[in-house]
Amino acid sequence: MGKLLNNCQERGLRLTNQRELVISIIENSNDHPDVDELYKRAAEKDNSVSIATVYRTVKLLEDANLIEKLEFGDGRARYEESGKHHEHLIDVETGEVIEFIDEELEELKKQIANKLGYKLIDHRLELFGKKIKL
Amino acid sequence: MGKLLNNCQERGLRLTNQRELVISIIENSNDHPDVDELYKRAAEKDNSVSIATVYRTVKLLEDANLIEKLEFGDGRARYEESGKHHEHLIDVETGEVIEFIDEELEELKKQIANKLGYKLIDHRLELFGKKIKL
DNA sequence: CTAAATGCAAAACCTTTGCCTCAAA
DNA sequence: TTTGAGGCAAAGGTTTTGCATTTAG
Repeated sequence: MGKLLNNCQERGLRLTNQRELVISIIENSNDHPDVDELYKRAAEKDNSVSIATVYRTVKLLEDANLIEKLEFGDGRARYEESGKHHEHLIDVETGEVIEFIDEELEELKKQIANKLGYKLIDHRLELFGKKIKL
Repeated sequence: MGKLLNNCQERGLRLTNQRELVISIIENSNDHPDVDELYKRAAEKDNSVSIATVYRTVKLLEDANLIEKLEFGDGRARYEESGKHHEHLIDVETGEVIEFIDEELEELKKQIANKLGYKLIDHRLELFGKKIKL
């Protein structure tokens, strides 16, 4: 069973068909679907799912810190599982999202927060770039 | 005259009272007002300004790369003058926004983009932290 | 059974836009 | 005078919510 579903059980949340479905879609998505996209993918498998439930489910998971809200500047919230521990570079020409992880960057962010007298709780970073032609 | 106003003239845009007012508010704000806040501050000085004009003005300035849109995750766009060249750390307990600049970080972001085969065009970074009690 | 979750549609937000009027150049 | 800009209100898009109904536990 996936981590998300597991955690929902532990928290005493009801495992409804709709929740299981939405959660499994999030767990099995490698891209960064917005709510409407999650809804479409869910509705394909079970057309009784409503978009309100998708919104309620992502809010639930977000409040539980199980998923993270991403904002790529297009006015729609996107989601991905927490703890994936990677950052995003967005190709400004194609919209493609490249994931990366850089330990030096992770360390530097903590250091900066500390230097300012803060403990780093969370962060959000997006790079926007243009592909270098070879 | 401020840089923003100056640049509008150069671009042949009309310097209406409303534009001048909105621009002066942006130039003289040290925080990160959202559109509604800009509108309120403008309306205080001239109650004929409409929120549509504020939206049109920020879009104008944003398209001209004179101001930058910030998203702190609350669903409202915030703006600040471009070229201020600083990042934001948000105090998760008070909502206070601390600005900082770290050259090592700036350099690292460029390096990371390059390593991935991209030229860094833009970026967005927010740190969220809790104040360390002494 | 009972409280929690869902579906539906309405409402709430933020933002954009059409249209007519006004004013900068 | 001419064309860009503004005001107003309606429309658009995303997200939230009230309420009656269903369902997991």
